[in-house]
Amino acid sequence: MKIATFNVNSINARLPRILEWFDKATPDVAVLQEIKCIDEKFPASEFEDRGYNVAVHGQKTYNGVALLSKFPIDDITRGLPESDGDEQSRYIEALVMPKDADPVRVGGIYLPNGNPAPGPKYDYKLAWMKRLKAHAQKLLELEEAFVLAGDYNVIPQAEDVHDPKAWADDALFLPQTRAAFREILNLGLTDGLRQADPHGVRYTFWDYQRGAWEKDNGIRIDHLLLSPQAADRFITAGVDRNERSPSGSDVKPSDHVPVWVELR
DNA sequence: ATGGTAGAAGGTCTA
Repeated sequence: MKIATFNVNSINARLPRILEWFDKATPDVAVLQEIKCIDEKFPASEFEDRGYNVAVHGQKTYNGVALLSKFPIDDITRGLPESDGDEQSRYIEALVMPKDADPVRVGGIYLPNGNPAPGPKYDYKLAWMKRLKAHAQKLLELEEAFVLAGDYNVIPQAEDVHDPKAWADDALFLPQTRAAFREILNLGLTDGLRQADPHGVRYTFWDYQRGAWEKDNGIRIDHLLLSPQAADRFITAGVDRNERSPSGSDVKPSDHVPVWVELR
């Protein structure tokens, strides 16, 4: 089964080319970030027409996440259970039940950007990461296959950024951010893309500004983290880099591209 | 040091 994550930077501004990608890539499960709309404005029927079950955790103007699955879903959770008071829509989770394989729990993550750092936004980011770690710990105790996929807003290593020096003071690359990410990873999770391509340059985001795409000034911040039971079922992973280029759909691309993993 | 781009909302913030 193919599980994808895609920060779409507004679902409605980009719907034709997002649907084009769905028709081409045909993920079994997809988590979307920055849908930038309330639940009622999410174009659910477009996805239902394509055979997806739809779960949305929307928000006006900012953030907003969704989970789409060709297989039945259950146990839908909106927001991290560990962060009751959080008003920002940044997490959605569901148990995905394929017909011919064991279930996989999928969490869709839109981790706070955290800039400028230091400051209250950075504190919020670190607190959010702490809650995500606690949640991952809880899920690990269940000893089941799960994938935590999304826009982590974390550049894990120097090889994941075109110019590490230029990003040294950025909330996405600060040592404290990377340490918090490692803490989650070191609970025993597997970075899906790194598993497929241990040392490759695999950017997933290019800024709209300064011709970042044309110069390939990218960063790798969209990740799929696999539980041990999911890692056992790992086949391959990839980045749909072509989605960053203009396409026939006449609509501008997101600044992120889809990243996906295939499990048995 | 600044402003460069994009989106939603709406006369500004977030990324």
